[in-house]
Amino acid sequence: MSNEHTGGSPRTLKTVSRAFDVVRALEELDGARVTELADHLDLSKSVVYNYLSTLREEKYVVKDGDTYQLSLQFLLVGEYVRYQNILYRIGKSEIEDLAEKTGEYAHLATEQHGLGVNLYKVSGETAVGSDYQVNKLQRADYLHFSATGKAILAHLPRERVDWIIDRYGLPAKTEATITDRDELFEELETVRERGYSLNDEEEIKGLQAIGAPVTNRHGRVLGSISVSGPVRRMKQPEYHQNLIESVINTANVIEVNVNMEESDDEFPTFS
Amino acid sequence: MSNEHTGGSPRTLKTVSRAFDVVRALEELDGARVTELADHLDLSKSVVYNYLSTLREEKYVVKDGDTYQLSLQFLLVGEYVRYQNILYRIGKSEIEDLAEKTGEYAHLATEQHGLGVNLYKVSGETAVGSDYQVNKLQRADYLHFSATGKAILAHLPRERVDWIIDRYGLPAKTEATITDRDELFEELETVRERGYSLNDEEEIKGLQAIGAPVTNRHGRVLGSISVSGPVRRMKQPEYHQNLIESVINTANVIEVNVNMEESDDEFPTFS
DNA sequence: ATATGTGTTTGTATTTCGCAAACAACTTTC
DNA sequence: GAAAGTTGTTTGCGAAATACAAACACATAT
Repeated sequence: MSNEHTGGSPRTLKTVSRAFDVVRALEELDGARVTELADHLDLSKSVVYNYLSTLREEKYVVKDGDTYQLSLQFLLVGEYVRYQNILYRIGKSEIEDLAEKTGEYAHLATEQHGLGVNLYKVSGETAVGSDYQVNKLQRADYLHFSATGKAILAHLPRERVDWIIDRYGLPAKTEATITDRDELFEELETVRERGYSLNDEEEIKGLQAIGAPVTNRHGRVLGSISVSGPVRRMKQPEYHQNLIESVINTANVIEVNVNMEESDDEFPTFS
Repeated sequence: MSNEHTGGSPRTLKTVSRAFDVVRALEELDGARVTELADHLDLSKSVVYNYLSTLREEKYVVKDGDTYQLSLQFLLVGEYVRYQNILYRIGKSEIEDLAEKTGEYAHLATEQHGLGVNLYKVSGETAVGSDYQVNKLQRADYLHFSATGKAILAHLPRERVDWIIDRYGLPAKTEATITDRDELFEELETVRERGYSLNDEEEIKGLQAIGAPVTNRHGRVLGSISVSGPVRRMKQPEYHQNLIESVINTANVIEVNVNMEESDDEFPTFS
């Protein structure tokens, strides 16, 4: 039975996609056995077995008794990737200083595939929730309801922001989350004008954050930083103003150092 | 021409292996363009292009202009894997306390595929080299010349240690590195008897480390911890003795908490 | 002791991938 | 400023690698 066979271009390698389906399934299931995976993925046991064996040979999967798990190989490669990121290399210590100086949580984030990824986060002395924010497992998250996210969005080309909204929508996390496209663009305009972004309980009730972008010399946004804390404290006028200045200042310091290091380079957009 | 075709069992999926060859190449080359990769991997351009497109679709690769890079997806999955590890979840804060208390570097490590992987590392106040150890990019490394590694090896089944030596050898890093199998087994016997391991400039000249294993209630070693510092300081008798006690104590605390959390479970070996 | 579960192995059919060559879009060079 | 050299991308087709199902060995449960 001849189908439409060999697809268009670029031709996706189904075997590779399926391998990553297995990886995703192992993550969702927190490790699994062959049969369980076969059911979950709607593949035959023998096929799943071959994928697992191959992934194991490549060291991306370990077998613990009859249970297969993702291995720390992902962490090793992941830390390599993070280290490759100049924003991380330069920003890490600055963010630590910022957290120490302000006493609040400080975050360093970037964008990838239209979502925000935290490169680093550190908790200051007076930060609430005792490391909850820092120890929690993070995933890539929407950009429109975080201070780091809005600082990034505000400095991406409009078409890219539209693409991101088309792709992921503007889901609400609290009542304060901006869920309307036009409203978001107005907010981003404000962010650009005043030089910093604000997350006013739009992600978590009771939590406010102040963010600022880091751009390279071509104006491309490399990522952003933020500090966050309880609204009660964050709203005190002098405190608030001080934080804004600290955040913007730190972002500028990072920016200068990044641009001093980046010698050559380009201006395209990631995808 | 009918060859031996379809290989033995388990049948390695060559397409998957090749995908990870591409990942490895992107890591070695710190990102690369299509042609460069094709040359490096001895594949045709079109083939490489398809692998990159697929990996990009899966979000494990990003394209920056004409350059392809590994993405932070590896970090996200990696942090998930680390978080799954009970030794990390329980040990992280204990290791932080240990570093603060001793002022030296503290490490938390485990074994995978016969090599050591650092799950967490933190620098104390008086630690030398100002964060060099902490900020340096880490890879999986041999077990036989580190304090964490020897603590682990000492509590693995002898056959597994033999397998590891057969597979990776005992390469020297300094003049002090143990490179002889019998000598290593004697050393491991000593480690078991006295309850802690010692790395006396076997990895880096001038650096000494003290390690202790963490085992579960079935006696299987889950990983190990260590503190490290300059030999001059580390060799002072009272200081030395204090560190040994601190390390063993911390290892015990972690052990107790891990075993309280681990309810059911197994006793097989990872691979 | 029999039945149902597991992970693993094998034979075979066919889907899918790899190659080479063509194409389009850019740089470089003369 | 056209031509020769780059790139990355697309396509057709033959060859090879993969998916399936069924059998196997082993364990656990009934």
